[in-house]
Amino acid sequence: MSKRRRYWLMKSEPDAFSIDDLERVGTEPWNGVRNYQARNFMRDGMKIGDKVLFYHSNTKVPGIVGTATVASGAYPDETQFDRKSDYYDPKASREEPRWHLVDIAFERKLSRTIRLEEIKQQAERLGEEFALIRRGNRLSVFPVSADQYSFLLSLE
DNA sequence: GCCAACGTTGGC
DNA sequence: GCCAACGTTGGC
Repeated sequence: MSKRRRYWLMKSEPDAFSIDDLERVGTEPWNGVRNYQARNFMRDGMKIGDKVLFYHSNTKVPGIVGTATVASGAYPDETQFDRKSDYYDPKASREEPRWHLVDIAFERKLSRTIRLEEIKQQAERLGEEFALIRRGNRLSVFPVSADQYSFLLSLE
């Protein structure tokens, strides 16, 4: 198992939870992910200290707005057990939780938004398979390479 | 608000 | 196991 730090991109709708919200609270359990691929990345791939690009989706100017770090190992998402939560999952139980998450800690806000529009223009540099610009891009958590991470931040 | 893309569900 | 129906994501 490599101890090398990994890099990720995580999307959030700013109306629900923005980079400013993360700055205010400092650390946040990344709850509500209900996609198996995204869950697997959190549960199986993330390690404390990994770096995260924080992306605002479903908003006027979608793009990367800040950075964060992984602040915990994976553990069950409490909201799956809460009947009153939007994220309640009747098929999950304490004995067999379905959904796991990690805590995400604020690192910094970017001086400006690196807009999806500009990121698309860098398709050749990033690689056509880069998940953010691939057709039908819907995954909310996915890995980026160290090179993609530093390149994207260099656009700031 | 629209709608394409795509993941999930459930009948068969 | 197939696949139509349905729900959600997310850019525009």
